[in-house]
Amino acid sequence: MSDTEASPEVDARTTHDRLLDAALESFGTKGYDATSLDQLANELGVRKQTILYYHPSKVALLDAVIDRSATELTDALEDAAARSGGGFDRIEAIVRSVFRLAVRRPELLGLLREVTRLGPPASNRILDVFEPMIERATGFLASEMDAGHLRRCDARLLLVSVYSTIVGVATEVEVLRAVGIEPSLRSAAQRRREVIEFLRAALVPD
Amino acid sequence: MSDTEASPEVDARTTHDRLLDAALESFGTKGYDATSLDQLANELGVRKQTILYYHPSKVALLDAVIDRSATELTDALEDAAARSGGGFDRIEAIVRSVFRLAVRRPELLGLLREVTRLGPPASNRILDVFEPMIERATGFLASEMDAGHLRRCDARLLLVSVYSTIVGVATEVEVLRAVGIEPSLRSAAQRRREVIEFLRAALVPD
DNA sequence: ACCGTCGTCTACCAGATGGTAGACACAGCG
DNA sequence: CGCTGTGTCTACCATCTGGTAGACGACGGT
Repeated sequence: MSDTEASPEVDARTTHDRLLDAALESFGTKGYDATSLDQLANELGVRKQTILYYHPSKVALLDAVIDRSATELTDALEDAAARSGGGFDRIEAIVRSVFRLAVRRPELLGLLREVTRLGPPASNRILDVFEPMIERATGFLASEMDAGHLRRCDARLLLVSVYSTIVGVATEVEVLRAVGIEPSLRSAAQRRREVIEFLRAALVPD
Repeated sequence: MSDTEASPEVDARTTHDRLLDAALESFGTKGYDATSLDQLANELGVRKQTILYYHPSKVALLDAVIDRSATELTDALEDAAARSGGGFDRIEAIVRSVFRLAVRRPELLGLLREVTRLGPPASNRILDVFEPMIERATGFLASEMDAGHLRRCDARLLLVSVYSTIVGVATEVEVLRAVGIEPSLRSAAQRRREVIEFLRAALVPD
């Protein structure tokens, strides 16, 4: 706990953190299968065995990356939710925070996609962290419907719809290219605005 | 063209078609990287070299699968659009046909996802086939907005939003599991209904 | 009867992949 | 000084990967 005790740990964590960052980057953009330990090691200027020293296998590394990213994601979303008001205002705050992530940490959302694609056991791992937040989100939606702030419908399905819409518009680069939109900061801001209006129209009654 | 000329072609096409089906299935569900030619060959009861006889490389096989699937997808959607009326009715028809695909040919939508994930050159290949349809879709949306049948907004971004929502709700099995929905025919029908209402609220003015 | 083509096969191969075993340097500590 | 633990390395390895070379049988046309 003292400084002299901590300093070797700091050195260790520096390398280890670089590894986790690089792994997140690669898993989140190229995908798990398309990432090899050798290539990851090269990027770090290190041998593959150094990776396997910290994490005994490739899936163990993936698990570690998932755990780290899951808490970062939930923290960002919980934070946005906490700062926001009620009703549609909170949904707008969530959308904004997802777009901020899409611009600043695209690998995080990429990893989320990749993990849902891989299915169990990876998806179960991220689900464990997300579940409480999902629970609270559906609760929030349901109570806002009761209060008449949101159009009434199945809260769980609404959550999936909103998730798909936001994450899709924020991250699906190739689909954007398909309709002739080159990703940029300006286009991201416009997409954010449009998706918020889209959701407002879909969700707010009257 | 005669029967005697056609029958050997029929034999040939039977094997070749089985290959394309198996490749589509595997690329669309497990992903391109996670699919190996050996394993594909085993499923077919055939040696890897037979695959490479029909398609000289793995990417060539992917290209062939993409081409075949792209036309099947566009055919299904164009057909749904052609049978439908105007305004939101057409959008509803599209949603229904996507859900029908999600139930009956989930690999097709899975491949679509996989291809947009892989990026160019694969995504360009599918884009070539989709582009005219995308062009007509944005034109349709724009003209329906002009006619006052749809809420006014950026047509291209609207298309991306709708695409993300539909395909997400129709295919993201793990996300559905996350909110406690086990995929089934009945749940698919409910999801379809809810997503249609969601889109109707978002798109139809007044 | 012969030839060419088509589909499939066996036999290989070079390279990459995830992973094991073990040596070496270096630090803190008794 | 020597012991011990930590981080990194070299050296290997079995397996799998996409891909090449070439043989073999079946079959239709001439």
